Amino acid sequence: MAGSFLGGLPEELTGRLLASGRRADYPAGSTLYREGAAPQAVLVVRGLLRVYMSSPEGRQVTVRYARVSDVLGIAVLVGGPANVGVQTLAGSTLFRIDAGLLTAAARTDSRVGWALAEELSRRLYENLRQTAVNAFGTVRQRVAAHLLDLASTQQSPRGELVAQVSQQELADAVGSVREVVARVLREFRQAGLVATAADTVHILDPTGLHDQTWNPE
Amino acid sequence: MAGSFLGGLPEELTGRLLASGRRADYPAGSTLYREGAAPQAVLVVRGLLRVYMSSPEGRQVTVRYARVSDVLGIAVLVGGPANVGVQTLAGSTLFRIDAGLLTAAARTDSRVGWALAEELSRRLYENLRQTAVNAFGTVRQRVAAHLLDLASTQQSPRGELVAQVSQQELADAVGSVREVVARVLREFRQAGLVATAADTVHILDPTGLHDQTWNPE
DNA sequence: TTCCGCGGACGACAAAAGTCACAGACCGGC
DNA sequence: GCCGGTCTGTGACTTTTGTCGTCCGCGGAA
Repeated sequence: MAGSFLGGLPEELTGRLLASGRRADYPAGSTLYREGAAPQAVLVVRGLLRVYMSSPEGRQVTVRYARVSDVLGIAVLVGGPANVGVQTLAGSTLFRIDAGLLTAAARTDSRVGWALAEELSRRLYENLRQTAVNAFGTVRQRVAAHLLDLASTQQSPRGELVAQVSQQELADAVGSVREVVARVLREFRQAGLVATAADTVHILDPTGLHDQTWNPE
Repeated sequence: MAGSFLGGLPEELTGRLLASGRRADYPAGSTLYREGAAPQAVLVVRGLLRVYMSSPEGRQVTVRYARVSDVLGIAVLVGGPANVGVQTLAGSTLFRIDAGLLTAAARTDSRVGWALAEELSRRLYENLRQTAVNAFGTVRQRVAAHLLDLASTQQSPRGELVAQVSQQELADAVGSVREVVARVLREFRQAGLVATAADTVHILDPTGLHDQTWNPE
C-alpha cells in the first residue's frame, strides 16, 4: 500500500507537485526535523526513514517507518506543528512537496481530499495497532516484531533475513533501553532464533521469531 | 473542538444526514460494538462513550473518549472493519449516520473530504500524544492524567472535580490492573490529592495531581 | 602504534508493575 | 436477616524493566 497516496491523486496534480518541489539527498543518521519544528511535506524517493517520539529523559519510541514512495508530514498539513521527529536510517533521497499546493488542492478537489482522508485513516489504523502492541506486549515481543519488520525491508544478497540495526537503535525503536534489548537478544540467540553481530541481527528462524510476537485477539 | 467535524460540513449535507438516520438510547455500560465488528458511523447526541482496545488476556486500554457531538466510526468509513470496541460510560443517546451517504459525499464534495481529513488528522495527533504517554509514562502518571481528563467532563453540583469511575474501569482505561490502580490511589489519597469512595474519586488538588502527570518535551 | 569511542556482553541491584490471596463494606433481593 | 454481587483495601510475592558499573573487541584518529 505504500505509495498509494500519491498514486491516488489525479495525474494532473502529481505532475504539478513534482514540478514544484526539489530533491535532496541525506546521509544515514541525519535528523530531518524534531518535535515542534515547522512541518514539511516530503516524499521518500529512496532510503528508509524513522518517525519517532522522544521523552525528556532521552528515551524514544518509533511511530512508524517511511519507505520509498511514502509521504511524510501529511497529518501536519492539516493540523498544527509536528509532534514527531524524523530521522534517516539509511542514505535517502527526499522530494520536498509544496505544502500549500497540496492543501489548496485538497480543499478544492474532492479526489485529493478523499485521498488524504484515506491515507490518514490508514495511519490511524496502523497507529492503533501499535498502541495495542505497546500497551499489552512485552519488550521481548516488541523486539521480535520490530526485527521482522525491519528485516522485511532490507533484503540481503541471498534470501537471508537481516536487520541492520544496533542494539541502541532497537531499544529506541521499541521504547526501551539498550541493556534490556541485549538481554532479549541473548535469549533469542540462545533459542537459535537469531545470530547477532555488530549492527546486524540475522534472523535464522523467522517463524520462530514470529511466535514471540504479540498478536491481537 | 468536539463537534467541529459535523459543524465543518455543508449545511445541506448535515441536513440530509440528520434526516436519514435514527436515534437510539443506550444505558450506561452497554457495548456498542467490539473489535472486528462491521463499522458504523454514529453521532453522540448525549452521554459519554469510551473507545478501547483489548488484549486476549482481558486487559484493556482506552483509545479515546467520545463526548457530545463527537462522531464515531470515521476512520472505519475509509478503511476496513473496526479494530476498536466502543462502550457507553453513561446513559447516551446516539444518532446513527448513513455511512454510504457520508462516504459518497466525501468522494464528490471537496469540503466534506477536507473536513474528514481534518478530523482524522486531529485524531492522529491525539493518538500520537497518547502513544507517548503510554510508552514513557508510569501507571501513576497515566492514572493522574486520566482522572483529570474524566473529571473535566463530569461537573458536579458545586465546582468540585469528581471522576465517577471504579478502580477497575480506571485500570482498563490506563492499561493496567485494579490492584496497581488501588495502590496509586492510596498514594494520591495519602498525599491529599484525592478522596476516594465507591465508584468515585474526588479531586481535592487538581494542580497537585497535574504535577503527577507526564508532559512531553 | 596508542588511545579513544562505539557497540556489545554481563552481573548485581533497584524500581515498577503484575499476580495471588483474602477480607471488609455496601447494596439489593429473597 | 441472610446471601450473592460489586467495589474496595491490602499484604506478600514474582516477574519485568530499568539502572549502574565493568569489561572486551574493534576500527579510526592522532
